[in-house]
Amino acid sequence: MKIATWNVNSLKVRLPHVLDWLASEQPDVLCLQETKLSDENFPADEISAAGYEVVFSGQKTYNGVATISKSHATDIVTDVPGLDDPQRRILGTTIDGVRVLNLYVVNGQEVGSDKFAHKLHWLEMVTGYIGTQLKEHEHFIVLGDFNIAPADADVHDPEAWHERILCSTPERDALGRMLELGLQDTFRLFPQEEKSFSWWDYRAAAFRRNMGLRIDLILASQALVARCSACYIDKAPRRLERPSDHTPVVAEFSL
DNA sequence: ATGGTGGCGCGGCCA
Repeated sequence: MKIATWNVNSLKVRLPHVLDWLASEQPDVLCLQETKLSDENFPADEISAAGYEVVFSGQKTYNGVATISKSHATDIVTDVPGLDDPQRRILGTTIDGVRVLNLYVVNGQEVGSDKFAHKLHWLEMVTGYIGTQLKEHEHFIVLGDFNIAPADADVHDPEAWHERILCSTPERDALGRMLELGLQDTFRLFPQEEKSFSWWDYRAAAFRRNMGLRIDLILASQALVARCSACYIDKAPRRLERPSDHTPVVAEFSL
């Protein structure tokens, strides 16, 4: 199984990139974040025409997640039990026997802000849900835009980003508690180039200067870690005209 | 410290 995550920052704008990427890379599963589309405007026909199924949970203007797959997705979940959240940020599916949780984690804006407190609460609630799901599903993947760089190795300039949003200790600790449930960051199962990132700010020519962060992650349960054969970042879509500020992260499992 | 860019949608908000 080849599975990927990509924050597209508007699926309306990025649909051509997504269709091209599906055609060239042929993933079994592609999880999107920041579709920024209400469900009635979702381009389901175009994705079907590409030979894929798709489920989605969207809203106008902000947020929105979608899971594209070659096989049929079942047991769709769009909300965390006990978390009343109008923002469409989570999509659970089961595909080819794998439970797939597609996340668009709250950004948090600034350390210490109300949005930051909301981010930590949201992560705590999602982590609780993952704990129960892990007990039910041996083959479990949590992937998406985590809006957290796990360690300084995932930051182009750790000093400049020290205790800033996306890199702060409370955020990293929250991710740590999720991992402690029995998940691993598949990217770090393999040797990787130094300064490997998945997001670069649109401003200040950040991509050209490789001033990025690795905030898009694919976490896998132990049974899947044992079957994980690769995890890599595909920078090609970030080089296209009018790109997303994120680029796809891909993991492969022998299943 | 600010601003730099992009998407949405038409003034700001969000990232």
